[in-house]
Amino acid sequence: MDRLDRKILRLIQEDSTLAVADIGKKVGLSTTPCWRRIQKMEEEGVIKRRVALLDPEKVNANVTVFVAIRTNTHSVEWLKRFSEVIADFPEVLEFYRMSGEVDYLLRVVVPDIAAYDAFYKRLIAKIEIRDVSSSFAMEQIKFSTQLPLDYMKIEPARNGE
Amino acid sequence: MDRLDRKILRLIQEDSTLAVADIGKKVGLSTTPCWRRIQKMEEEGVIKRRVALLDPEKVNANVTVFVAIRTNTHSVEWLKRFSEVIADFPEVLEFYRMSGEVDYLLRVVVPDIAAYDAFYKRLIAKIEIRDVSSSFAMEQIKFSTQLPLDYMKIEPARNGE
DNA sequence: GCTGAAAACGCTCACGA
DNA sequence: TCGTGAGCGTTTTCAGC
Repeated sequence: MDRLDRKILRLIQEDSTLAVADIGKKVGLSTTPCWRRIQKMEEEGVIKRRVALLDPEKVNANVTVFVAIRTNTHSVEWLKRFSEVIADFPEVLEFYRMSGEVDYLLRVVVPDIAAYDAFYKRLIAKIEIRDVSSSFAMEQIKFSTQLPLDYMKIEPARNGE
Repeated sequence: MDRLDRKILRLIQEDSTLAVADIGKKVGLSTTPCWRRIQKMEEEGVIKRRVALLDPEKVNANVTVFVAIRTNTHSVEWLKRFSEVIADFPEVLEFYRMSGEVDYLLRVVVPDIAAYDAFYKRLIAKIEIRDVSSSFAMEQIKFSTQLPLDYMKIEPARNGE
C-alpha cells in the first residue's frame, strides 16, 4: 500500500457514497486503476465493510454507559461464556479486555437510565460477575469511525511520489 | 417510522452496499417505495452517513487506550478549548463528558505504547489537565457501529401489520 | 500499469393504481 | 402510499497501448 491507497482510504472512511470516478479525480487516478486499488484492499481485508451510521437520538439510543467489570474466575472458559452472553446483547457496542484494575470494559447504548437498569439486571442474571461499575456519559462530544492513517506502513510509490 | 423502516435500518446498518431492490425484497417492498423510505430517512437525518470500516490491524492502529481525565477548571470555556484541541487529534475516536469521578473519557487509537506516549505528551503540551489516567485494552472482543433498534419509537404501519 | 469504451447493473423519476 | 417501466449514471469488464 502506497500514498495513493492511503488517500483513497481517507476518502472512503469519511464517505463511502463517493463514486469511484470522483475518488480517482481527487487522488489523481482514472476510474479503472482507482477501482482496482479499492477492489484489492477489499480482498486483502483492509476495507472490512461498508455501513450506514444512524443518529443515536433519532433511534432512541442516545445514552452511553461504560461498564467496568472485574471477575474472580480468570479462565478462558469464563471469557468464552461471557463473550457469548455479550454477543446476545445488541446494547453492547464495544467490549474490551483490559490491563490494570479493571478486567473488562463495555460500552453500552440505551435510551435512558431505566433501560440501563433493565439491561444490567438481564446481564447479571446470565453470568456471575464479581464487581460491576457503571459510568454514565452526559454527552458524546466526539464520535468517529475514522481510524488515524498517519501510522500506516507505506510502501513508496513506483513513480517515486 | 414504522416496522418496515426499522427493518431497512437494520439491514443498511449492517451492510450499506446492498442494492435498494434487494433491501426491498427482504422487507417486502418493491424498489421505488423502498428507495423513497431510505431517501426520507436520509433527509430527516436518521441515516447520518455511509462510511467504510477498515481493519485496525492492517492500518497499524490496533491499540485502544481509554483515557480518563479530571479537570479543576469546570468552565464552559475550558471545555470549548479542550474540544478544539481534541478535534486536532485523529487518534481520538470517541470523547465523552462523564458523570461521577471522571470528568471526561477518551478512546484513543494508536499502533503501540510508544505512540501512545508520544500522543500523551503532545496532548498535555497543548492544554492543562489536572489528572490523567490511561487504561490499555489488551484485546477488542467486540466492536460494532450497529445501534440497538429495539428501543425505536414505532408508528404502526397503515396496513396494520 | 494506464486509457477509453462497452456492457451490466442499480438508482431515480414520471405516471397510474 | 405502492408499483411499473423507462432513462440515466455508475460500476465493472475488457481490448489496446
